[in-house]
Amino acid sequence: MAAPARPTQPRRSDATRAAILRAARERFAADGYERATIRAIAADARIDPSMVMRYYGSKEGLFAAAAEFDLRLPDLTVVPSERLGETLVRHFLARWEGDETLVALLRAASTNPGAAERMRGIFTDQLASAVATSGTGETVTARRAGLVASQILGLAFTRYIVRLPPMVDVEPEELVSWIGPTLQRYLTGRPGN
Amino acid sequence: MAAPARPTQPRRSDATRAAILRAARERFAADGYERATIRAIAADARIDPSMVMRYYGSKEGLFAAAAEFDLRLPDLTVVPSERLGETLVRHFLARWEGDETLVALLRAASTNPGAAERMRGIFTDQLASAVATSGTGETVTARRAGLVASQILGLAFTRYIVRLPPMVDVEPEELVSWIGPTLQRYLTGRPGN
DNA sequence: GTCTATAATTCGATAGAC
DNA sequence: GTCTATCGAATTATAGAC
Repeated sequence: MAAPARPTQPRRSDATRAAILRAARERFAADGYERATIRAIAADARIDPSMVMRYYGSKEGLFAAAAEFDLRLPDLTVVPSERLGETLVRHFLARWEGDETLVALLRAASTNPGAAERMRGIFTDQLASAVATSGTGETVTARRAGLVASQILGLAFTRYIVRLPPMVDVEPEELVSWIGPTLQRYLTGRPGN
Repeated sequence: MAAPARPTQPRRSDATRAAILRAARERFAADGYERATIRAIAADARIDPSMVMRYYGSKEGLFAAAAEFDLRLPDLTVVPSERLGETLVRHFLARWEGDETLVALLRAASTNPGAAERMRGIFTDQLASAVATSGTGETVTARRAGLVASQILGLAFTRYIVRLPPMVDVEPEELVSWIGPTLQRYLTGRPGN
């Protein structure tokens, strides 16, 4: 009907939407889902709180948009099989320190059912499919991915959420040398030693 | 002054206090600190909300009382050194499944600074002192304890909070056989393989 | 597109009767 | 010791002016 001639022209509101998402990620990461208020997010983004509602419908809708996340796992089939563990730890550390979205999701997942569901999706779909190796059953693959998730999320929880001093102070490469072999065993080893 | 002759006589209010604490642990474990309301806790305990305030002063005070926790770590000096890992995993699993206080603390620690501080205290004081072995420096001991905490808390987070299916469905002894060796290496091994 | 004003809840906390 | 009543503050969400 009244479609504009240039559908790809950036709308003026895009900048506002982006500012809202950036502020939302910060607040959700710092305070969790319940304590992060739309008012505070709007104040950070220098806009009116009602704009948040207009653009994202509800607080849940805002969180869903702000917590969109891709682990960006590398193609593990081209990684030497004996270096899978250290590759994953290094990748996750970089991914975690460079994007606060994952911290926001982690904090919110503790109390918000929707965030927990999204967390399950990410670590079930993205991680499980990335570590799937031909020749092993689904149950075994899922279990290996679950164990990897437990150590990765435990690392993030102690380092970024609870901030246990020894886990905060340690150098990233030191973490790689300790946790890399753990993931390696979860991915390619057997239970027992 | 007017001290009663039998100071050890149980007061009638003790039963009420205990009921409040039990309900509080359930709610904090299920909903986290912010979503658990004093009104809901009082309803579960079949008492008036104002009683909670009277007995515990504030919501923070109630949480502090409800989240009192002891890991009850066994004496690790009598455990054969090569079985430290599996012993710890088995102990933590039993401790976690048998007492929802730890789940309440874990959920609350994600968003409540006081709960996070308590979590740090538990895993710094109780765990670090339990794994302290003579002859190694403080920094190394603290790092080993931190790594153990990261895997234990990651196990709890994925199994009891996020409820990742492969971590929920797996048998406890299967977890012991996978995670036990991890803790063993964190406690007595070296970085690298 | 942006903002003011406010509706409708809900919460923690307090005062005080019995 | 227990309960009723309520305060004051904060929240999400909506209606509508400009």
